[in-house]
Amino acid sequence: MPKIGMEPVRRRALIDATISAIGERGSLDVTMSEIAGRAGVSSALAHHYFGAKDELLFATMRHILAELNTDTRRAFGLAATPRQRVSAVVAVSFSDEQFQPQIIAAWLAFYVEAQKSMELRRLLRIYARRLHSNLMSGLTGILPRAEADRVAEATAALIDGLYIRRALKDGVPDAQTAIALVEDYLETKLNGRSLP
Amino acid sequence: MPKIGMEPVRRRALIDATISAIGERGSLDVTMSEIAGRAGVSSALAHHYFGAKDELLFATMRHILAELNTDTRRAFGLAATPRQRVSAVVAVSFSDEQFQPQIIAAWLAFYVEAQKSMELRRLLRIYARRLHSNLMSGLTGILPRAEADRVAEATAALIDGLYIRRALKDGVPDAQTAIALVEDYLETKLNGRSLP
DNA sequence: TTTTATTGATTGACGCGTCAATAAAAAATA
DNA sequence: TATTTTTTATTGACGCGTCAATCAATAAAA
Repeated sequence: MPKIGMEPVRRRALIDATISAIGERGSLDVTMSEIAGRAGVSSALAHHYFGAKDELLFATMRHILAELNTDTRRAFGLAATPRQRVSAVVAVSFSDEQFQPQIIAAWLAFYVEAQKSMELRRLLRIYARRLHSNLMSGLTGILPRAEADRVAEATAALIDGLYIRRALKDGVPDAQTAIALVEDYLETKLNGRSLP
Repeated sequence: MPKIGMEPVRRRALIDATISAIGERGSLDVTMSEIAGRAGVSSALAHHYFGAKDELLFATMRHILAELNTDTRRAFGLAATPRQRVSAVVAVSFSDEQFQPQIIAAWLAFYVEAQKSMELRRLLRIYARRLHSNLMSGLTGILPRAEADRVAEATAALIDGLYIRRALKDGVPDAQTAIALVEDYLETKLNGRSLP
């Protein structure tokens, strides 16, 4: 009983299914049937809309990146000072929407897949550059450019590192602790003094 | 023309081949034939010595961990002060032996695989705990325990994050810069003052 | 009647793991 | 010492399962 205008609905459902499948298996080694099943359709339909598995995975990563960007823009809207812009980036990275097992597993898996796929690598480079420039947009108002650059680099590495360690379910347990760690680093660098 | 006592030689060759294969493909999606071919033997022989692919991969990760540990012990031998112990951990992490594309790719790939395999996860937890305790062995001589713990956590995350970013071949280009970043963080935390 | 939505069945490739077979070294036996 | 037997090293061929991708067929909306 085909209903008209299903394409966007199915696309979205398949992307969501891909994220949850990756989250559960912990890698991109998920079959098209598995994904399609979760989305409530046949694997043939997934191929119909996305052509090949690569493209579905690519669309999924792009979707995750887009959501991260949307959240960041929104948070920037509420940030009045440069310092708050920096904190906004950190807060979004560890927000409930972003810092959940599914998304973390996806990030990790896509990092690996990026070694093979040039297109995915390009996508992740965009993320890296965007993260850097988002941090810089606040930091340049506080530090000289050269040092702002170094702090941005370290902060980005710190965020990525905390994501990985979370994937291992070892070390950093919750988002609060992660935010505290990064903020502590930033406070130290920006005020020259650490927390008690 | 079978020669006697080949087992240790083949095992080592297969592990080395696994590392280089993973390094080239950038993931654990390497076939047994590919690995065996690089080691100059048939895939059947790889199965003969390791039983299954899982076990070969497991042995490979264990080998990488063991080498890291050896290097760290050696570096500790040359460290006179607590501060030097901390720097030794950092230096080894970014040494020529450890911070090379092959090894970095392997780390990343194994992190992903650890989501599926409980045994691999256990192995990586051992690494995480060992890294933490290695850092603590120096930090506890400088900072109060609670703060030492936080600094160790952040340093570990920083190291892991710099590894990932190196895998992307974006951001941090060389080991020197990576070491400088981590040392700068440590200096700031330990002296309450950042580099000029 | 053309377009859109959908699927079951099928194909073709690929890769892990097994097995029987071969050959040389080592050990045991005569 | 000469021989037979056992152990170790090694591989080619193959079966079996899995999975991505295709295709022909069905059915409802336009």
